[in-house]
Amino acid sequence: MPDPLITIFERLKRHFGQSRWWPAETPFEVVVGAILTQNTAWTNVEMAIANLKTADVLCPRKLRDLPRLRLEELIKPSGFFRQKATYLHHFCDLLVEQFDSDVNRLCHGPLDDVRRRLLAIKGVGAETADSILLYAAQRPSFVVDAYTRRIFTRLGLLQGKESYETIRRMFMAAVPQSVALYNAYHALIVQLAKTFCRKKQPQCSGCPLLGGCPYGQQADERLAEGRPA
DNA sequence: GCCCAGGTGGGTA
DNA sequence: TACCCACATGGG
Repeated sequence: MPDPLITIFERLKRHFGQSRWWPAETPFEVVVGAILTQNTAWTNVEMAIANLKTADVLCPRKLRDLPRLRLEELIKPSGFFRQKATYLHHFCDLLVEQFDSDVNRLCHGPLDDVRRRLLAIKGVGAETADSILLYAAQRPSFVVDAYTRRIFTRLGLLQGKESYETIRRMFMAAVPQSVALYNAYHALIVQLAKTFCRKKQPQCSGCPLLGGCPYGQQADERLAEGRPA
């Protein structure tokens, strides 16, 4: 009997197709995106990143040397811009001074050690650290986000109050440790969430997990009775 | 006008 | 450890 987390992954893959992803051109851009997207819609992050590219400052040294107010101005669309400007400046300082501006150098070494190193950076919490590890450094660290928590709570596989670390351990215990698998799984979760599992979108007809999800079952019943889902 | 969006850090009990 | 709160913009 396969683990339900594997079954769900297979169903998502069958429905959406294989997906590997993070919308960024360089490891450093992944880092910037990971910080800017904290509690923020990705569309807002895109505007901020476009501003940084237009200003030609999307590299560690240039970003570090950018005046504080100028950086705030450029990333304003992504929200929490004062806080995020602090985080970005702090990260760039560290990267330039201690790791030769190289994200891969920062992420070199035993996974748990590197993860602790990232978590010690102000502005880098668990999800940001795992996003950097997986999508920038190609290290097998599972990313848990709000989507993951919501979907798997609705499926009844989470109670909803588990800690980030508990959920991450659950996935890493069930899914073979592989960058490709973790990348694809998180990408599929995001795809599913954006399509069928928004916060105020409980009736998810057409969802590939219909049947496993209580909201999906409600939709199923409505459809069976000839009512709109 | 209101709700929501791929969190994090600091404070308090 | 477990809550609370501030942080801010843009789109539906």
